[in-house]
Amino acid sequence: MKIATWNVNSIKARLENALAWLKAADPDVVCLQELKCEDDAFPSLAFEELGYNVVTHGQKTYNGVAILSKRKPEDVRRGLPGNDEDGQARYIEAVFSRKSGMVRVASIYLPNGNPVGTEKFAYKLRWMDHLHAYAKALLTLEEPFVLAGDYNVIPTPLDAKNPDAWKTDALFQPESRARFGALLNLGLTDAIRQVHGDAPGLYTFWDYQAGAWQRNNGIRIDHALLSPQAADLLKDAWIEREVRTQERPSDHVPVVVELK
DNA sequence: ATGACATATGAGATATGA
Repeated sequence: MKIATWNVNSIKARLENALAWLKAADPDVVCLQELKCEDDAFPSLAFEELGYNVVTHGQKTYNGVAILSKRKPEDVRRGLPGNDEDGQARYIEAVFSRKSGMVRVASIYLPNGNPVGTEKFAYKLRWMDHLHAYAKALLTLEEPFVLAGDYNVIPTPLDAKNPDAWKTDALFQPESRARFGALLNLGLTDAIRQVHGDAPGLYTFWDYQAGAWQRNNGIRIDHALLSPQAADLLKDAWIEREVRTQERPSDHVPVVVELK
């Protein structure tokens, strides 16, 4: 079972890219972020024609998350549980039943948080605290789950080509990194690091500006975190780097985890 | 370089991203 996460930076602008990648990669579940459209405007039909079910949690202009899946989504939750006052569409979750058992999948678009020292950064940290509390609650169920999405966190210097350039950025602040680390300390597994160890050069985002892609000036900010029961099912995890060579690409590429 | 690109909104310039 292949579960992917991809920040598409507008689903309408990226529709052809997304359809092409789905046909080539054939994932079972796809967590999308930054739809930048309301639910009614999401191009569901195009994905349904490829055999996917579609659930969305969108809003006008900004944010927005979705889950595409070959299996029927069950128990769909929109909005991060316990964070009900959040007016921004950044979380959707669904459960999938398989012969070998269920798996819960969440599509997460964590706040960027820039500039540091503003309410935006405080909002990011609060959002991460809510996510921590919810992950802790989910863990008590002792079920396989995958929290996949754009975390907007560079976990370690190994996850950036030029870590010094991100020193003042919200994505690389000690407070952001500590909260990401706290998720791992709960017992969650970073699927890419589990499979690839401390390998350098594993990036999921390259800025559109200043030839970042051509210079491979990337960062790893899109992550799939697995519960212990999901980690036991982990077969492989990889980054779909070549998607960045598409015409009019997203600035992010998909991350895929394959479970038994 | 409070920039470079890209996108949405809406019809020019601004907000947001990372």
